[in-house]
Amino acid sequence: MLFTESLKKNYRFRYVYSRGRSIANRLLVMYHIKNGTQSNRYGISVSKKVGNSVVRSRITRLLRESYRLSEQNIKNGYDIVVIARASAKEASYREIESALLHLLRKQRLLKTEDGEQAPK
RNA sequence: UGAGUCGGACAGGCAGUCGCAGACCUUUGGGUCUGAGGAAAGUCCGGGCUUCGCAGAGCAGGAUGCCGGAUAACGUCCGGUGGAGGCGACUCCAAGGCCAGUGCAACAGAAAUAAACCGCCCGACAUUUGUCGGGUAAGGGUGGAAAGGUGAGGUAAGAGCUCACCGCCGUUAUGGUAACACAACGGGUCCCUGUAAACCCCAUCCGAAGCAAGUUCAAAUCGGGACAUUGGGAUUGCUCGUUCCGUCCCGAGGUAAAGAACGCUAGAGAUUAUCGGCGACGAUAAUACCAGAUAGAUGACUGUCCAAGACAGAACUCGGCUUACAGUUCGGCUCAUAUU
RNA sequence: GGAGUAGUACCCAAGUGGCUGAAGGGGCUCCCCUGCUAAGGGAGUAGGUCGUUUGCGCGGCGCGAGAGUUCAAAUCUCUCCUACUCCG
Repeated sequence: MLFTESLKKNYRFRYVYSRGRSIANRLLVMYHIKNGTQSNRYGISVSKKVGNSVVRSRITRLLRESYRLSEQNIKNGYDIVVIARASAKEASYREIESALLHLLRKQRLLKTEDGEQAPK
């Protein structure tokens, strides 16, 4: 991914959970917080309650793909953690993508089309 | 043709665009190749590998359990024996020993390893019914289980009391590596229920822990106090033996440790062929190198074909077992029916 | 990834082969006490499902699920499922 690295350490996850803002819809829960850098860090969490390892890795891939394809439109400088809920088990790629974009839009993390331009 | 049984194979394919991991090449733009499973799962067994106090002893503990073989090893597999089921092909069986010892067997039942409740028969008394004494274990009843079964003789009634056959036990002969099979002879004190997934006995095997094992990489030092020849050492229990280390607390200093690399994938391996073996399997030769991540790589979209895609994701590794699974397909064999 | 522990009624749980109608406590229902409640005291119900019965009741199954050993299993053996704990 061009502007983003993945969020890896458990203590970073816990920091985002405790200090960040959260929002949820039917499929996903999202936490985000400013990280003080120029790039984003993106973390995915899928609990064992969602399904077996095939289901979990499939959801992980769908979330990563959705983020990758809309990365140019996301504001920089944030740590973002996305948690899959149990209802994401049967969701298709379209549903996952629209759910992710919906949450990003509600938190005003998307760049507006008319105003500021994406820094290259 | 129908029904069945056993064994094997496959596990969506193709094209385009965008993307992921590793290796190699690179003109640093990128390019080429490779990239999950039959169960990768459960972690139920057994090996390799690593470390430790293994590679010392004893006890305890655990596992396996018809016989022979295969194997690195196994609780697995193959071939046989015995038993159970099926017309059959075939399938299933923790299948050593309660004739070594000990324990347990509730309730019911007269009695549970030792007998006589109802019966049956004989005798005495009484004689309508019955009472007492003795014999008996065929019948009834209880129970999971009541001192072998069927038939005949025998008897007061009965009884292995006697006989025939079957079963059981013992000895011997024959076949087989063996489990065992089969035959002959003898045995009626044929002396004895079940349970060993009860303790136990017998035979064989087992050191323990696990890649979060472990190895390497920086500065790795100083001060104070306390305890002391006893104490400690991840590694199922106890005793002995052997071996190593002083231990604990507080403070300073310092770090990359909320690390990095190795272990980490070339192997008791895979494919093909030939040979040996009934088979599990073994031997030889040739061919190619075929995932290796470290928050964890295989996905998304579009088109198209069909049988419309199940269960499901490597985490050191290998051999098994068990469990889950849409379907498609191939082959062997059995039975029934029809035709020849 | 690896190692281990547990599962019994709504909850906490005892029970380690046989008279268990599954002990006991909490809870729940009713009564007493009080002007009313809480606390306290007493009694009762125990939960599910199937069959039968107008009903009371009786019988079968049921101790996470399924097989097996045994005359007999919550208990012994095996295979699964679920929950929880530990590791550097």
